[in-house]
Amino acid sequence: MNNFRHKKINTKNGSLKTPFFMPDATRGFVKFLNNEDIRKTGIVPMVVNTYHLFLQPTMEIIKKAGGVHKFMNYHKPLLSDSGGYQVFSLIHKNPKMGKITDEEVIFRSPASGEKHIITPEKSIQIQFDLGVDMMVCFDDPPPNNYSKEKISKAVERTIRWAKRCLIEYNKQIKKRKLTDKNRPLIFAVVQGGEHVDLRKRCADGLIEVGEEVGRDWDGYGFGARHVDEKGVFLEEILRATASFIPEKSLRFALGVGTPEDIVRCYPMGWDMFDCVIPTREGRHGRLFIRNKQSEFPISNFQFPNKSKKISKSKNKNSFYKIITIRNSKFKKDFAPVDKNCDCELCQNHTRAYLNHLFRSGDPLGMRLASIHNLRFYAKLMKELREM
RNA sequence: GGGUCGGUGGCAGAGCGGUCAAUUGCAUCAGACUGUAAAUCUGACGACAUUAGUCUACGGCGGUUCAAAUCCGUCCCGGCCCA
Repeated sequence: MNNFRHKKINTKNGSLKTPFFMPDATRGFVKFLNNEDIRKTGIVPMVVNTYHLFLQPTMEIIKKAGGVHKFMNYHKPLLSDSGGYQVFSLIHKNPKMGKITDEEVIFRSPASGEKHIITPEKSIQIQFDLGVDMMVCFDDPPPNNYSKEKISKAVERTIRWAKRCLIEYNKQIKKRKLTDKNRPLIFAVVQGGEHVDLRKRCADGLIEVGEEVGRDWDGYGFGARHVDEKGVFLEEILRATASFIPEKSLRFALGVGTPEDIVRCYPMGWDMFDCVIPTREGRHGRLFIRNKQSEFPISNFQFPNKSKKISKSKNKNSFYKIITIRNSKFKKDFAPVDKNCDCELCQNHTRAYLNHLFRSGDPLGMRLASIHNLRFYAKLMKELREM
C-alpha cells in the first residue's frame, strides 16, 4: 500500500506526520479531559476556536497568559479555526444574531448579547495572538442547501477574504519577526457546496490569491459540510475537491468526520481531520468498537453503499460498530467495552459499570467514553499512517 | 374518641361535572448527533390493534346525572391537630 502519500509538517511545537486527527478543544479544552487524558489516548494535535476563545476568556486573558499553549499548558501542535463557521451558522440560524457584509461580520454574543465585529484581518490577528501552530482563513461557509447562486457568492467572498487574510498574515509575520521555522501554517478554505464547478472555481481562485500575494498556502481546507442535509457523504465532491488542490499542499477536511468518512477521505488525498464526533458521541454514551480485527488493512474494506449515516454503521461489513452504553442490555454485561482496546476505560471497567455511570449521570462516564473514542480514532489514524 | 386535610398512572404531583387514557417533572425504553450556543435534542411511555378503534382505569362499594377522577353517602387507609 505504498500508493498513499504521507507528509511531514514541522511547527514550533513539534512535528506531525499525516494523516492525523485533531479533536476539537473548541474553548481550549476537550470536554471532561485533561492533558494527561489526551496524551494517553495517543492524540497529539488539537483544534481550538478563534470565535469561542475571543468571546471567552477573551484575548486579553490569553495574551496575558502568554498564548493559548501556555494558557492550556499544552505544548503540542494546535490549530485554530477561524470562527467563520461559528459566526455564519449563528447568523444563518437566526438573522437577528448579526449582519454579514463584504467588509465585515457584525454579530452578537449568544451568551451576553454583546456586539462584536470580526473581519478577515481581525481573525488572523487573533489567531496570531493565540499563538497557534496552524491557522485557517476567515471564510464564508454557506449551508449546502443554499441556491447555487448564493453559494457562488460565498465562494467569491471566501476568495476575496482569503486574500485579505493572506496579506494580513504576511504583515503579522513581518511585524512579529517570524521565520519559516517558527511561523504558523496557514490554510485557505475551499467552498462551493455540492457543486464541483464552484469547488474548482474556489480552489483556483485561492491558488491565484497565493500567487498575487506572493505566498503559497500551506494547505487548503474542505469548507462547509462534507455531508448533505440527510447526512449523505459527498463522495464525488470530496474526491474532486482534493484533486483541485496542489499536491504538495496539505488537505484539511474540516469537520470530518465519522471513522468511515475519514477512511473514505484519506485515499482521496485528504491529510488532516477534525471532528466533534468522538467526544460528543462519547459524552452521549456512544462508544466505537472495532469489528473483525483480522480483516485489515482498512484499504481492503469495501464500503457497501455510497452513503450511510453513522447510526447505520451497525452494518456487519463495516470495520467498526457503535454501542449505546445506556441501553438496558448492558446493565449486566460485565465484559469490557472492547476487549481489544487498551484505553483506560477498557482496561479497567466493564460495560455494566459504564452503563451505571451513565445512568447515574456522573461525568466520569462521559470522561471515560471520550477517552475510549479518542483512543479509537488515534489507533485508526496510526493504521492509516502505517499503510 | 372528636376535628381536619388527603388517597390520581413506576414515583412525585396537576386536574375538581363533559373537550381526560388524564398537564408537568422524574424514572423507564428507544433514537439523533460530522470546522461543538450540544453532560444536548427528539420520540415512545394503561392494555390490545397496522390504522380506524376497542377495552380497563383516578382507594372500595353504592348513589345523583344524558355525562363523574371531578358531586353525594358510606366503608377502608394515611398525615396533622384536640382529647
